[in-house]
Amino acid sequence: MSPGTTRPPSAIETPIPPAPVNPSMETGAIDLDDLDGAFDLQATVESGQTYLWDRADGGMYETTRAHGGDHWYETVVPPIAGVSDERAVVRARQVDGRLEWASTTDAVPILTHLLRLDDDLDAILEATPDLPLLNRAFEAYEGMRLVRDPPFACLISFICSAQMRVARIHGMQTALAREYGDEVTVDGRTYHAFPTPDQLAARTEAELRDLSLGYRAPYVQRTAEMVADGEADPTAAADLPYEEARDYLTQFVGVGEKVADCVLLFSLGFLEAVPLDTWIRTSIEDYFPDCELGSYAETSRAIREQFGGAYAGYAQTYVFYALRSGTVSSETS
DNA sequence: TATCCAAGGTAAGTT
DNA sequence: AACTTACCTTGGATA
Repeated sequence: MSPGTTRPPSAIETPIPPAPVNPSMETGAIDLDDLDGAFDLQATVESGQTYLWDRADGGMYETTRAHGGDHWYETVVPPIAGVSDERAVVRARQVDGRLEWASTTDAVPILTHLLRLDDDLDAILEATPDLPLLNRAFEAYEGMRLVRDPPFACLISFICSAQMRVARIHGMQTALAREYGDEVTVDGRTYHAFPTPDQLAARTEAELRDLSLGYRAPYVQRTAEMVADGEADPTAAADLPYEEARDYLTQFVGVGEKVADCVLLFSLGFLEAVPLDTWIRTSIEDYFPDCELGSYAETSRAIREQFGGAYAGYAQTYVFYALRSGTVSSETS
């Protein structure tokens, strides 16, 4: 790997147990009728919230109005406290009202966690304000849920997201996993886990630039180093009140308020977080001009209130996806 | 074929 | 504290 650059053991990451000697997939299915509210796997995974899944046919993000497809998606999942105690390869597809899966372990708790199948989406819709923009966005992608990405991978993903298209953000995460993540071979197929903080911290800025990360390269390296050294821990933000948690995350290099909100919403379960990206800022101009209050914090508070408070992040994500894919117009007309 | 432009922003420097 | 500006790279649009 990289002689002379071994690092002290991370104070944060627990060692990942070795994979079973002869791993093989077990299979199962989740009856989606049992969920509270609808579910759409393709919309959930291809809506620009997560960049950690791959579509088996390689056609990720090809269509702008991607929803309702029956493609196989796959990802390598790190151990999740209280959910799964070893690394797992998980494949899933949605067909005939069922979520079929194949995995190196029981995938039900993992999929439930990652795809927020435990959310009561009907109740969330009920709690969302009755506004034309929100109604159209929720109708266009019925069943889209937020995700719970693994925190470190989510943090790196959204550092990479600055001034990037979704397909390229995904490509960057794929490249990081391919080049620096552990190989996991299951049933003759090789998958790549997302790199650990140690693995990324050991790279140089130049190496990361060679992966086309551009000016994000030093951000990724230095943030990985901060996590690996125990200087800060993204999961620690989960215990703080929302705005303090956002401030906490901005101490990472390359993380401003917008990226911090993305990590809070798409990984740490702060469903009230509303990342103020270019699309949402456009919708604020067109629909909620009174919410434009100058500072990020003030504008955020105002739009969060318009979007219904506790579940405002759900509304944000539907609006983001709908605007980006051209399903609804940003103009009021 | 060459040039231009914008993509889920952030950090650093000025006023 | 609010306001500029530079920053890597690349796919797609325009000339």
